[in-house]
Amino acid sequence: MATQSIFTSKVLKAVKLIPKGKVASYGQVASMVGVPRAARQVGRVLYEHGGKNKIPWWRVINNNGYIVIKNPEHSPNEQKELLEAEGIKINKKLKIDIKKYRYIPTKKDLKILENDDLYIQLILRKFKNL
DNA sequence: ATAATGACATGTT
DNA sequence: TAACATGCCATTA
Repeated sequence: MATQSIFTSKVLKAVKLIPKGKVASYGQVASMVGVPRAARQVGRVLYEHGGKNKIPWWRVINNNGYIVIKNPEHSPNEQKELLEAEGIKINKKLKIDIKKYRYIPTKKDLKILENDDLYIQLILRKFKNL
C-alpha cells in the first residue's frame, strides 16, 4: 500500500473523531481537516478506505442529511442499519435529522487535526450556527 | 504537464 | 420540493 497523503490521513483521523450516535457531513469533515471545499475528496477517501482500520465511514452523510453512498461493498441500506444501531432515526428516503445528530467538533479535536487557533475559531462558529 | 473524475455543496429555476 | 447548473480540488490516467 502506497504512502497516504497528508490529506487522506487527516480525513481518516477526522472521521474517527465522530462519536457513536452522531454524524458529520462530507463538507464538514473537509473543513475539519483544513480544506473546506474538498467535500468530494472526502467521499473518495471513504470510498477507498471504508471498511478498513475501524473507520466509522457510516457516520458521514451529505449536508442535506441524506445517505448518498455509492460503493459496491457498502449499500445505502447497510449504512442505514449501522446508524440505526447507534440510535439514529432515519426515514424511508434515507433522510436523517442532521440538525439533531450532527457532531460539533471540539477545540481539542480540531487541535488534533493540526489546525491553527484562528482557523479553529472560524469553523467552530460556522458549525455552531447550523 | 494536462485533463478527466467524482460517497459533495450551494445557488438558481 | 425537485431538477439543474456551477464551483471545487485531491487523485488518477
